[in-house]
Amino acid sequence: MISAVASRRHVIADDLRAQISTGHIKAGDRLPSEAQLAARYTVSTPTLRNALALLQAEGLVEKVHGKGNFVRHPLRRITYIGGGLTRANAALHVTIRTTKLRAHGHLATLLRVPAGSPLTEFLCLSHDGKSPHSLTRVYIPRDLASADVPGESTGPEELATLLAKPSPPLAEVQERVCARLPTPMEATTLRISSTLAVLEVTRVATDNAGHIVEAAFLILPGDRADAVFTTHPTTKERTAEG
Amino acid sequence: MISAVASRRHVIADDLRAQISTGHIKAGDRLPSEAQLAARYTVSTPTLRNALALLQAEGLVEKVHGKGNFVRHPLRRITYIGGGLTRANAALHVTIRTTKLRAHGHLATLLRVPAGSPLTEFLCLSHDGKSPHSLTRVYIPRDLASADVPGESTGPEELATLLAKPSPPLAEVQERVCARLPTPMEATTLRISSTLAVLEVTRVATDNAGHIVEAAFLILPGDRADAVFTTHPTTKERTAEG
DNA sequence: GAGTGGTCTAGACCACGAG
DNA sequence: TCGTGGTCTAGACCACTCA
Repeated sequence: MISAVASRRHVIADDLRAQISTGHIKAGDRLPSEAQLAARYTVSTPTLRNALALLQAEGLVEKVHGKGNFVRHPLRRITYIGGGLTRANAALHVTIRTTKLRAHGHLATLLRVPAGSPLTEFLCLSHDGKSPHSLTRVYIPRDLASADVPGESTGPEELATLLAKPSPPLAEVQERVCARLPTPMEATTLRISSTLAVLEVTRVATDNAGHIVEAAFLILPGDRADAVFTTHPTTKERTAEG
Repeated sequence: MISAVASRRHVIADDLRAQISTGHIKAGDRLPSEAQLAARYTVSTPTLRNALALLQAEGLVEKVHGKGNFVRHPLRRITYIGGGLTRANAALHVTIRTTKLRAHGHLATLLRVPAGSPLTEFLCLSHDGKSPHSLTRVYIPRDLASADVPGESTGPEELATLLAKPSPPLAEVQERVCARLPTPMEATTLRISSTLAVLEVTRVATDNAGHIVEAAFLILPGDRADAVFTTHPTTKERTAEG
């Protein structure tokens, strides 16, 4: 079969993975330096780094330049529930940065507004404890959100109230989801390996008048989040977790 | 900025990417050998291979052991539309392998049947032209599909008709989607790099009697497929929540 | 057998973080 | 400054494909 030959990096990765899962190496611990590990496994440094790269892609190990390789705390797996607008997840702490800008190119077509229209951008970074969890950019036309757009530093409550009152009720929420590797900016912001797949959700919400109420881009690291979409949750109201 | 330093592999990858997009290297072409490319860019072989790895992760280049690196034909981007059952995509050619098996562990809990229950597995590999496009495994309880479960080699039409008549109408379709890297088996089956992110859709369909009609696992390579989920405008009992 | 990619080695030098 | 990871080199040897 194909997997008959287990290359050295896989053997090393399997060994380290086993040590982590059995608790011989605990979450938050620093691994021995790459030179030490290379000596222990009697491999060269590039080979050992390849082994660590496998664990990074699984989200099991986080490399910090100049400090070492660390076993990641197993993050709660958060389930994004599709079908609505941005909602706060009680398990996460969210920091929001608000920016005023003007629509351009791709964003303008997505929002169906002319280029140059005033927009408000909410850049939301949610944290699970100390480590970043997911990244969301929300764009809403400024003329819809009218005058009550807040200033520079905004708490999540204000965004929640802002988004909780769509003038006309929502008619449609379309969510397009795709899997890809993170951009370098996303990788550093979320402190993930550039080889860890992320889920990108592009959400466009339309009101009954046919206007785009918001466009949102969610980046959910594949090791700690997934998304659920359900048809007709007629009786059961959406609850926090699945 | 962060991207101020462009490592050599990125420079090389950018150059090759430009040559591909401008048509200097056409789809289906074989790139020069890695040794030749390394000489042209005056880098060592591992560095050049790192550059090619970037293009692989984007799905732009396919490596074939013993033959060379090939520019992939740009595959049609297929959009999976959520909310229904398995449906044939007219643009793709689908080959199906049918297997009878019995529920075990994870699959049994997902289908809410006791372990050992008879199931039918449909392993569907869809092709876009010559190259594989996506992979689907569908599991249906054999007592629901009763006697009309077909034999070994089944055409897509039979599967379509089989799945088109759910005895009771569907009550709910839940689709859980996550991003990850492919398993080695998936990578070889779909002929993708093991560093190209895939979208995994786990779909569970329930009928009005509360029985699981089918469970399906879709593997959609991130470079050629995404998924769309839309709230039905008809049922707008959903109130926006904060 | 010739040519290709797959893996690995044993170093080198640079960039970052903390004392 | 020192130890860390980040990047790269210039080979070596093996596995696969095709003539």
